[in-house]
Amino acid sequence: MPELPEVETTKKGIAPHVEGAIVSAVVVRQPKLRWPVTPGLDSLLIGKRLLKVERRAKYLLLDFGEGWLLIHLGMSGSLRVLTIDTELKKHDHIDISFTDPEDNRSIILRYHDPRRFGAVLWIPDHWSIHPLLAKLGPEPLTDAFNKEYLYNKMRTLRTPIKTTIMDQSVVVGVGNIYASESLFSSKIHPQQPANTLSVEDCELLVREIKQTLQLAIQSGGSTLRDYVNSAGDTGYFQHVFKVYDRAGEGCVVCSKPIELIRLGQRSTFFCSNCQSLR
DNA sequence: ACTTCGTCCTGTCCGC
DNA sequence: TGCGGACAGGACGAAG
Repeated sequence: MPELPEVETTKKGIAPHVEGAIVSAVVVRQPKLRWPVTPGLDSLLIGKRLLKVERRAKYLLLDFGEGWLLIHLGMSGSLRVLTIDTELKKHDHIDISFTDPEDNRSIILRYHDPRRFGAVLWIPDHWSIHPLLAKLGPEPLTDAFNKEYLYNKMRTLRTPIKTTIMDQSVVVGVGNIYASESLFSSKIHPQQPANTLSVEDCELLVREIKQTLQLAIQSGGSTLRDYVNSAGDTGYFQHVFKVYDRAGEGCVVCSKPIELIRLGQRSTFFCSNCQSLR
């Protein structure tokens, strides 16, 4: 999916267009996503004003005052802002039409998701107590994600560090791409057991996760196949991957071929010279 | 309590 | 050119 940088890029792209606008129509063409799209979404949303677009982990949360619309992009989802009539493409599952009361302009927020691993759900209570969001770890770009937190959290975990930082109850937003990239920058082997990392290791890893995610956000995220931002453009961070999707190619630091292993059924890229197991 | 694994989908790519 | 299988950004929930 879209990992944190792609979701954040989407949030920044849609917010100026939809905040303050009022829902005028909702069309659900394909309700079968990861969970069924909340039935009666049209009557729930029409007439309501969207106050704010928020992000928690990889979830987008559209604040309608009397509830939130939760949107998850799954593996292949994207949201686009359309200001002119645009031909429907395959897998364009949901349209939410808005009218801006200030200038009377209308736009469409269009949800597209070929693999349908995403979710669009109405949450009547505050999202923080929703089962999907209640157990999430800290946001990586806040001070709550720091070396002391990570060290204490991981001291009992024997899972490989790469699997661990992808665990959304440890820290949110880090997916398969940014896990490999952050570990390379930290010179930590992806199979290193989480509970064997020192406080110094944790300090370095925290810094590199923050740095990697920030750089990716500045690059508009990464596009492997499906991801596009709210204007339909691809990201750019894939052009500066140091290890992800580079199996067999030379390490940017030492030229040794990048290795590919599977951890928790996910492809994992690293340099066995720069990232030695301890 | 922790950790691993199967699963939900469609599309693409690779080897035969 | 066609076909089967593996794999792709996630993460829940069952099984071990």
